Formats: sequence, C-alpha cells, structure tokens
Amino acid sequence: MFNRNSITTQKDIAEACLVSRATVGAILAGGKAATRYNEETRRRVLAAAKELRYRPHRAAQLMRRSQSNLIGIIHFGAGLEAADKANMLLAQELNAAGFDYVAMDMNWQGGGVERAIEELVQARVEGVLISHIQEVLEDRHIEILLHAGIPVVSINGERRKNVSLICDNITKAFSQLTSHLLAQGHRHILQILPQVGKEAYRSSLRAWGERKNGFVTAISTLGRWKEAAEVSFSMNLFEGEEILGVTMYQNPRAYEMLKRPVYHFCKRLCASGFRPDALVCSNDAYAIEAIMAALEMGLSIPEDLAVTGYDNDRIGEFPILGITTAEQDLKGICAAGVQTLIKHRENPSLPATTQTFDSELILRTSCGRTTPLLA
Amino acid sequence: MFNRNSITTQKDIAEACLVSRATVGAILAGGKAATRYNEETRRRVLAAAKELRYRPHRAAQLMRRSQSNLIGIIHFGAGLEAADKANMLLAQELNAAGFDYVAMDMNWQGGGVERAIEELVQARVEGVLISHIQEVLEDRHIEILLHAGIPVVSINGERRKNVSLICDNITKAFSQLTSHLLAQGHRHILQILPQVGKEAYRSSLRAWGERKNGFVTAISTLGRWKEAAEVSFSMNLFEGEEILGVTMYQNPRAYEMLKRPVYHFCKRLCASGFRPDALVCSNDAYAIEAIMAALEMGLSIPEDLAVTGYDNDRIGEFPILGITTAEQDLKGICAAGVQTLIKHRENPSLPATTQTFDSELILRTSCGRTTPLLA
DNA sequence: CTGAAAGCGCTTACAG
DNA sequence: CTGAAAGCGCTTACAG
Repeated sequence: MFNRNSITTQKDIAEACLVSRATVGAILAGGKAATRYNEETRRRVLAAAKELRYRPHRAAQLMRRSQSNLIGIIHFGAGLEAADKANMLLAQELNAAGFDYVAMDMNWQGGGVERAIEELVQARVEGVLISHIQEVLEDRHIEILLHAGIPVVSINGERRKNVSLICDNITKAFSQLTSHLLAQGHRHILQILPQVGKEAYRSSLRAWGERKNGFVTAISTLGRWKEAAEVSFSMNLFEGEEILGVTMYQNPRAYEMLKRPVYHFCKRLCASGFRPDALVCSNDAYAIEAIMAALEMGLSIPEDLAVTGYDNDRIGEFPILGITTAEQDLKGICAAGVQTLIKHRENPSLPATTQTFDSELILRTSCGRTTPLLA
Repeated sequence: MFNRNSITTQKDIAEACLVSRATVGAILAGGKAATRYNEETRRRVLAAAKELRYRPHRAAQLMRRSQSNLIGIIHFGAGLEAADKANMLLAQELNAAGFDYVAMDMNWQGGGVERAIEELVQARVEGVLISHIQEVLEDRHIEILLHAGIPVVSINGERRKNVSLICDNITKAFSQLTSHLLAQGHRHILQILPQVGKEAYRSSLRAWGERKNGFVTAISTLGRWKEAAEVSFSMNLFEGEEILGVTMYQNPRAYEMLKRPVYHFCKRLCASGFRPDALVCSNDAYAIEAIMAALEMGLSIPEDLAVTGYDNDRIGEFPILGITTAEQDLKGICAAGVQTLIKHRENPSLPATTQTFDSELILRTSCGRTTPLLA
C-alpha cells in the first residue's frame, strides 16, 4: 500500500521552517530565484529538506514545467551484445548531457509497439532514440511521435523519413572483411543472408543492403559475383568465369522459424560434401553457429573453412573461435546520436541528417589460410 | 521542443462536446461513474477523445490518484542470459496483472544505486522487484524503500531482512549435477568458486553458499570433501582418504580483475600437467570458459575433462559444447515473485517469506565418461 | 527579502 | 443525468 504520509512535501518543510511554500519552492529550485533569499532562511530550509528526506514529486514537477527532461530509448536489447552495449552507452551519454531517460525494451513490452509509443507520449518525453531499429517499428509509429512534436533519432537503424540516422558504415566493414579473405587466398567465398521479402524490399533495408553491397564491392575487384537462393545453391555456382563470391539467401523464414539458421545450413552444407572455403556471416552470433557446425562435422577452422563475423562479441576472443570480425565505434555513434537528438529538440525545423562511423577491423585466426592454394 | 499544443486534454474534449470537464473525466475514467451518463453523451465524448487522439496525462493521474500502478524492477541485466530472461518474464507477469513497470538496469545507471532508488521513490512505485540481487545493493538501500512504505521482493537474490525471497533451489541442483558426475565414474571433481570476502561472509551469500553446499552434500554420500585456496591447489589434494571432491576458491578479485577467471585458471591447470577429471562450474558462462581452455590445450570434452554448468544458456546446446547443466523454473519463479509482491502491497503487515523452485537437470555430453575408470 | 495566488491535467466527492 | 469545485505537489510570475 502506498504510504503517502511517509513522503515529505514542500508544504511539510514550509510548516517546519515557518516560511511560505513559495519560499521553500524557490529555495529548493536553486538558481537565480534562490539567491534572493536570506542566507539564514535558505540554510534552514535546506537543512529541513535534508532532515525530512525531501524528494521532489516528479509528476508534479512534470505537470508544472513545460519540460520533462526525459528522453525515451526504444531498443531491442536482450540478445545481441552490440545492441546491449549501445543501449548502455546511450543511457550514459544522456545522463552526461543532463537528461533522464526511460528505456523501453520492445522484447519485453507486453502491449506491443503501439503501447510503448503511447507510454512515451504520455510520459511527455522530449525526444526518442531508436536503437537498432527493427521492422516491428513501422513508419506510422514514428509518425505518432513526430506528430506529437517529439524528435526522433535512429541509432544504427534503417533510414526513415524525417528521422536522423547515426550508424556504422556496414558497407565498408563487409568490404574490408571480404577483401581480407581474398588477400588470404580464399577463392570460394559464400555470404549468407536471410531472405526477407522481395528483392526490392530487402535492398531497402540498410543493414541488409549494405552487407550485400560491401561483399559485392570487394569481390568485384578481383573477379565475379553471383547470387542464389538456398534451394538452388551448389558448388557449381563457383565454377567457370572466375566466380569468387556468392551471396546466398536462406530459405524464407529460416531466420524466424529456425533457432539457428546458419548452424543448420552449415551442417547440411558440410554433409553434402562440397563447401566454400570461406563464409561471410552477418554477425558474430551467426559466425559462431557456422563454426560450431564446422567443428561438429570434423572440419578445422580456418584450414578447412574460414569464417568472418561482425560485432566483436566477447566470446569470439577465445582462441578456439578467434573470430575475425569488425567492431563498431559504438561510443562515437551513441555520443553523436545524443548530440543530434539534442539539436533537433532545440531546433525542430532542422532537417534530418545521416552520419556514419567506420568500424574497426579485428583480424583473428578464423580466416587465415594455411593450406597452399590450388592452381 | 516539447509541443504542448499538439496534445489533447480533457478540457479540449469538453469544449468540443460542449459538456463540462467533469463529465469528460467521468466518462473517460469508465467504470461505475461513466454508466450514469446519457448514452448519447458518452458516445460523443468517446468519439471526440478518439478523434482528437486523447491520451491521459500520466503525471496528472498519478498526482491525483493515491496509486501510481507502477512497479519498479531493479535488475542487473545485460550479461547473463538467465537474468535477462527473468527480467523479461517479470515484465510480462506485471503487465498481465495490470501493472505498469519501470525497469532499472543497475549496469546502465549513471548515478549508481543511490540514484536508482531515489528515482523509484520519486516515481511513487507501489512495489519493487529486485532481480538477481547483487552486493552493490546494500541493506540500507532496501531500507529506504521499505521506509517509504514500498514493499520489496527479491527474485533469485540473497536473503534480506523484511524482504520475501523467491528463488531457485541451487543446493539441490548442484547436488544433482555433482551426483551425476559421480555416477559417471568421476572421482576427482573440482568445484571452482570465487573467493569473495571472509568465509563467514561468503557463506552468507545464498548463491555462493548453496553452490558449495550442494556440491559438498553430493560428494559426502560417496567419499570425502576438501576445500582449498587457489594458491595451494594441487592434485595432491585428491590423494588418500578417498577424496572425491575439492572446492577451490579462486584468488581474491580474480573475478573482478580478470576478464575470464575460469578460462585463465583452466589454462594454467592444463599447463601444469595435473588436472581433475571433472569440473563443476558456477554457471554456463564459466563452463564455457573451462571448455574453451580445455579445447585450446588439446583436451577432449568429456574424455579428458568433464564439465558442468548452470543456467542452460543457449550456446550450451551446440553439440560441440553440449553443456550438462540445470535450468531454473524462471516462469514459476517470476510468476510467484509478482504474486508475492502483490500480496505484500495489499497487506503491508504480511511477514517476509521464502519460496523455492526446483531446477530441471539437463544432461548433455559434457560430462559423460568414455574412458575406463582407473582402479 | 518574502508571501499570496494561479494553474499544470486529472479525479472525485458533492450539489443540483 | 450533469456541473461546479476542491485539491494532488509543484513552479513561477507578481505584489508587497
């Protein structure tokens, strides 16, 4: 049961100090207004506040002030390490900038997106950071926020109308990872991507399109590139015409239905007898699936199969895995994201911008080549 | 900039419908009060509310009502999978019970524990769930909540004065895991625990004490048990008197200073030439460290070294790891935790209780024994 | 230097 | 069936 009596209000302090509530309010607010009061009065009020363990009633402050000092973070945490870290950094940056924040994990949210958005509007947040946006968050949800005059900034998300985007340069990272594989002598490089929606839609998803583009760019410098659906994948795809890279789209819904789509694919691949000599995975979690499948099938990493990931998950550091990967400049991204949101908040007419940050290549053992190249 | 004008209030609806604000308020509140009004009036008000996208101002409701309908969750997420899952389940249970919640991740919290507690008091939460409590949360912090009339329930945490505890039966799980190792024929079983504070303090930590007790209980059914600090550990400890189990305390601060304390220990152990035939690790994350170290040193799991964990992390399912572990009944624990909090909220004089849930043993390949037993 | 007063948006008894 | 009014705790002009 909520015990009202145990909570001190300004009124209690006023009564204890025999001054008016306005006096207490002004002194507690600090700043200009407070300095006008008698030093002695101020001391008494402050002492009483401390003594009575006074804490401002945020709801009352919020109602009175035009500003809530609150920023909402919509995230999809509880899963990928990089996303979790980004959320933590955003919170830190907001605190450092003097804001409070309320974080909504869309994986927790009982009432779904609709309700989360509503909660943020109700809470009168002064801005929203969307971290690692996903498809569940639709344009109309963002519209609701923007329509309510709440600026929105996307961190490592998709491009959205009227929303500034601060993100990692995925294209560059995947190009570098692929180039590294080529430099190591790999000539049958397979990139695994999910098959979400139609081609046009997929390519519109930044995280999807950039992964593919980075791969294609690097492959194209040395040879030819092909794409294929999982059903039609076979090593024949690498034959003739100096085909060095193939981007394969996993069966639709493999990523939703299956627990470990890449693991299962790699097991099938190994069992089928033919296999590429290198795998470009979308992130470290998938790279681990690939490695686990390969080890289980008796292959050696990287002798039989090289693997690259993305994100630099902690587990990839174990020498047994030694995942070659790229690490985003999350600190830079998050700091810029908060600064951008603050700018939009101060100047609502500011147009949406995009700012990208390079990832750092991390070369480990998972993609070395120790066996001699075949002619 | 916060745009007040874009937000509809009851006043706006009243003006649009040409009724009083009280009428709008009563109709919007629903329930008994609303039914007294003319059907036609109600319809008009509801339609206008929808049309104008009315959303109640939570701060105003909170200030007016004696109840905030808010429950705080203090957690230490962003790390252990089991803890993350528990937090998600708590949120779901709270929503199902009609409460809103505000989750505070102590790993994010800029201002530290002090501030998090203060925020909860300010937010006038009607109860607090502490998930996977840690030492950073001190008795005095909990006192602040209790003193403010806010009931507190600990989920999978430590025993605290005046705080109900809902938790897994760690003792039983560790006893079962150890018994399983014994049944598989292992006779040199090493349990690795951190060395936090003095013995008396350590044992007072439930998660620590129960792990040890469970191990000791199982070992004692078949032979003798010993304990040792890491500095004095050697295989001699297993010699004579049918010593089957040794609990070893890692060097103080190894868990804080070192990134992967169990990994580093296991590498040293393997390098030293002597090693137990089974390792009981505190959780799956540590079991993975042990396995990674063993694989790296050229050992086979479980032929050369058996390993058990706790928590059933997803990664342990990969056959290469195949971690034998135990999975907590998180669903049961979280549901009971929320129900208990609700009871305390309704009846503040209720004494604190403890409720434990059994974990489910999950036997995988990491602790089989295929080599014959030495005499 | 200090106090009286208005009002943020809502809920809730109370009067008609 | 509906409205006038009080008040939750706070901030902020304004008056003295």
